[in-house]
Amino acid sequence: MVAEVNELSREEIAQAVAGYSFEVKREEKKETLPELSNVGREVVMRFAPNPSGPLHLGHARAAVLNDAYVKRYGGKLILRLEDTDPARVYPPAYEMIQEDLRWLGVEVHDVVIQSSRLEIYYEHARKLIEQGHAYVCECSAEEFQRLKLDRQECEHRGKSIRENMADFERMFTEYKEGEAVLRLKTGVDLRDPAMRDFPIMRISETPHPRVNARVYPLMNFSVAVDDHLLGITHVLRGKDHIVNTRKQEFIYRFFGWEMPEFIHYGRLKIEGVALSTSKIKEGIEAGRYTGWDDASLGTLRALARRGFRSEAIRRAMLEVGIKQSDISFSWKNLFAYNRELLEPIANRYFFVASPVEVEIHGMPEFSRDVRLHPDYPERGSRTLVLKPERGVGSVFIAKSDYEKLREGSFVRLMEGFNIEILEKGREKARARFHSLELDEAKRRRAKLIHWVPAQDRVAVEVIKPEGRDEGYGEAALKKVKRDDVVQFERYGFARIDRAGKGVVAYYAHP
RNA sequence: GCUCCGGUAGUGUAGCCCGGCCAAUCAUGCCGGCCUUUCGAGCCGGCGACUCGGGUUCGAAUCCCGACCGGAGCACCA
Repeated sequence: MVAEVNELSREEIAQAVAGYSFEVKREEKKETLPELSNVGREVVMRFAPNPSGPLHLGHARAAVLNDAYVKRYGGKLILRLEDTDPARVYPPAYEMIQEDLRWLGVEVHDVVIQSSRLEIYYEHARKLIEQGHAYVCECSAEEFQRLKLDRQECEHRGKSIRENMADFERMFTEYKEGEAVLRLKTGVDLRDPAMRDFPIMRISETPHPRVNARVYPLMNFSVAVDDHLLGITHVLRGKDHIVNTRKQEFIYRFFGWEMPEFIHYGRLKIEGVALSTSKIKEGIEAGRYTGWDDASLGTLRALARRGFRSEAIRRAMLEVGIKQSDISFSWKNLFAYNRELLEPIANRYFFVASPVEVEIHGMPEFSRDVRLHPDYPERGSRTLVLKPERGVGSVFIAKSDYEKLREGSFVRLMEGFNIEILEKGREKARARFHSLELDEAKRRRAKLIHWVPAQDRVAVEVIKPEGRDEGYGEAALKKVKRDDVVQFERYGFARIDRAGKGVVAYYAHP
């Protein structure tokens, strides 16, 4: 039976199988994420980035995990853009973030922008003042910190509700930036100094790109108000927010609201790429990066440009999960997931980095069709041609291969023929044609190296995260299109960024 | 310093809540074999971990205590 099936060609198998339907193994199927607790009602979750730049790998975790849970429970995901610090708003980010989410396959049901909700925060702040839970404080940050660490109340704490109401209105008109904040009256003798009378509203005179305002809620306030008003049932976020969750608990208590479920995941250490949006922005302005999709960045658009599929990133993030312990993100694992997706679609080509010429004497006419993909003959083939002049043919090989050659070395040019090195110079080698048969190469355990005929080649530049490789590609590369993902044999996967006479490819991984 | 978390193979992860079925799962990685005109894929096999020390218990990766290590927070950022 097995032998019988093995006799069949790929197409025959495809035909035989076409009649059956298979349950597609989706990522959620072997998902290891734990169940959420308290999922009686509809699950509503949110992804709440700061619009300071496009999304990066760190964001992907929160986005994918929220999305996965919402999909599992048939709930709703709200994208909330937290732009209450005008100094940190990068206007194009509002759109970029949504593009990135679409690319990631994250389904957003609703978009909320905090700067459009300032009135709501003001109203809630007034309520807190009326209830005696908040006061306007004129201490400088340093002054207050000193008192706080000393468990001392400041002189403003004892003001009447009427005074506080009046002073709050003065925040909109009279006080300058830094002169007053609204503080929540949590207590100055709380065990954790971070909890003591923390501020919930402040003044910023930095112009906001979307609204004309000067009083803004601080994160803990707007987050609590929004999470409640938007009906968020489960909050998934990094453990750097654990303290914020406890701060927000005060707000829920003062309003008599029910807390959502909070889940805090640990830090994800990602090596080798720049992630901080502010640093990236600086770098772009300084010309150190070509843009938000510079190959050395960890932004989603940079990964996309290099040929990463969003499914691979999703899988990596689901694998990482929501544990509270810190973890090191492994590029190798991501590479493996991505390779699995790319391998069947990437056609094979030869590309020699830092080319060195090898002159082959006694070379007969050579031409051979080679499959674009070894497993899919139906995709067609490319042709490797070497036309010798007076018995001398010329090819390029990669410098890394060239360095391993010695005089007398016997190597096989892949998909081609066997040669023997006669003379190895600094910039060029002389070799002689030996034979055509692969068996001969196998018998001698010859190294197989890729190559490009000198007479028919295309200039290729490969942009890598850590630099660039320049070299030649085989002539068939003239026909690749932008966005094709190819496999340069013995080199790695890359996405074609510019097609045509001069190919530019962005390197993904081996 | 104060407050609060966490520690399963190189990496990630399951198991821990409700102790025995765990001489610990899966993936990735690495090594070897088969196959293959490379790399990769595929198939087969292998390597590799419960941070340490006490305690509870017939029995502990799982519960308790301590140590060690790692992390977060102590902003008028999010």
